[in-house]
Amino acid sequence: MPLQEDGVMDARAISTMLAETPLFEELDGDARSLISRHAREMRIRRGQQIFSKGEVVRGFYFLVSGKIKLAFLSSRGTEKIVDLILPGQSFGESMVLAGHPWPFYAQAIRDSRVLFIERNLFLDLLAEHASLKDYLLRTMSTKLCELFSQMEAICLQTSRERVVGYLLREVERARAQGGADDLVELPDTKANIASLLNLTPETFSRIIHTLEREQVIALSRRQVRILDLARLQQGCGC
Amino acid sequence: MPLQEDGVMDARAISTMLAETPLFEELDGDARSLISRHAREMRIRRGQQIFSKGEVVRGFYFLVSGKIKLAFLSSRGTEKIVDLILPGQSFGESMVLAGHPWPFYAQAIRDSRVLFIERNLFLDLLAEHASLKDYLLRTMSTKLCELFSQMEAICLQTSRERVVGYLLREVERARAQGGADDLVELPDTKANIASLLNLTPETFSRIIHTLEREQVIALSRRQVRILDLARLQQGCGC
DNA sequence: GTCTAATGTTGATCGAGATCAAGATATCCG
DNA sequence: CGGATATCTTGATCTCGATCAACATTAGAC
Repeated sequence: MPLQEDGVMDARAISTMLAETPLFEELDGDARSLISRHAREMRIRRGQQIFSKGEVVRGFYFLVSGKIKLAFLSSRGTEKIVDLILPGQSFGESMVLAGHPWPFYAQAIRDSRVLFIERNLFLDLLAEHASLKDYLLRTMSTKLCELFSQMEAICLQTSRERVVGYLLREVERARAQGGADDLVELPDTKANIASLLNLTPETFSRIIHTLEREQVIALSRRQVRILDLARLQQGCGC
Repeated sequence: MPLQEDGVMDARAISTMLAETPLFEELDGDARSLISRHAREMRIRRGQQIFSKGEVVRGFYFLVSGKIKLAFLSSRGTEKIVDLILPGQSFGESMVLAGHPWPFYAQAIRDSRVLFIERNLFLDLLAEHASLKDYLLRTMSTKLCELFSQMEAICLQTSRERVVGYLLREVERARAQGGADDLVELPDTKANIASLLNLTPETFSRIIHTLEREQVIALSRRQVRILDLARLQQGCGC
């Protein structure tokens, strides 16, 4: 089912969509229809916040369409994006379990539609569906490993190494998903990719243009073509 | 039971110790005795590595006595410590679940004794003890939140803010555990605390001595006395 | 106690990446 | 299409924390 841009979704439509996403396909049809009847559908305008850092976690979210960023702010007003959420992804399950307040805020980068699943509904489902726990254990432990890698990159790599590392991971992901093996499409603005890598837009721009001048990549808008994978891997520093 | 420094532990002694640690107290006596009979006891000399980054995860560890650091190395040979493990703590459970190779290496900072619990034993126990899954979900989600906070600190705070934040958290922890409310004992060398905060030893030293000159704290070896909590909190930047 | 190795401190200098500033492109919308 | 706004690029400069170097203090071994 293509994600609709407009129109009200009925419970059936929601249920069908859920059946296609990893988090919920563990459940049986009854459980999914329970979620779809209780999930609240929300429309979020570009720029609008969904929740603030420090707020009580009342449930978690599933993104139907649009784009969301998870980020924190420094005391000086600068922002660091921790994750970009794309349609079909959910976020906040682990914070429901931890019982801590939100460690970041969430803001819509594009007009978005999300499903909100309440804490208690989720906990009830979890109690009844052991396979859901297994799924969560797997995804959370994977997320933990990813965070360690990010930490390593930010603490020990130079800005160039982080950019190169990012491109290599993206091209690997594209290949795994059956796309072209030398083409990377940046999932958002360059400024936001820069923030993900803990760089300023200026530094990110300089680095990718240096790589272009070195004929390692070719740029066209948000498309990055890998011209010399071997040389890119050398420049990675790993 | 006080942790022994020497002598061989029999299965009973191991079992008793396990009963007192959060991870294992969820289990019944049978399961604990199963672990204690199958866990391998290892002695690690100060400086010796337990596993390397990138190695296959064959199981996880429980520290009986000594001290362990989890860390990664940059291509230039500098090190970043991600966690200090103290007696009674376990590490690596989530990597067993994720199925990824170790994202960091582990090295003994002091002569240490650890229990090694094999992957398959752990997975079997997990399959039979639902409460263990709940415990893991809780600790992993908490760990995830902590990592987000660390990321925030490293990306958005100045070196001074990180040191102050560390001291405030430690004094809070001491208070929660019923210790003095103005005394912090650094859990390891200053160089290693610096690395945890992603600082060089030199920078860490300069900052704590500045705080001392400002009469906010008093230093004596690894003991830090908080002289002016209010002023410390202001200097935190949060 | 003394000798040695590990740990910590302090000063001088350096450099990667941030910040500031100005334009250049691209995108959106009537 | 043209005008407005968002995004991106490029150059000049600055700054925080790293690095290098020398010395001081502490802990451990004998």
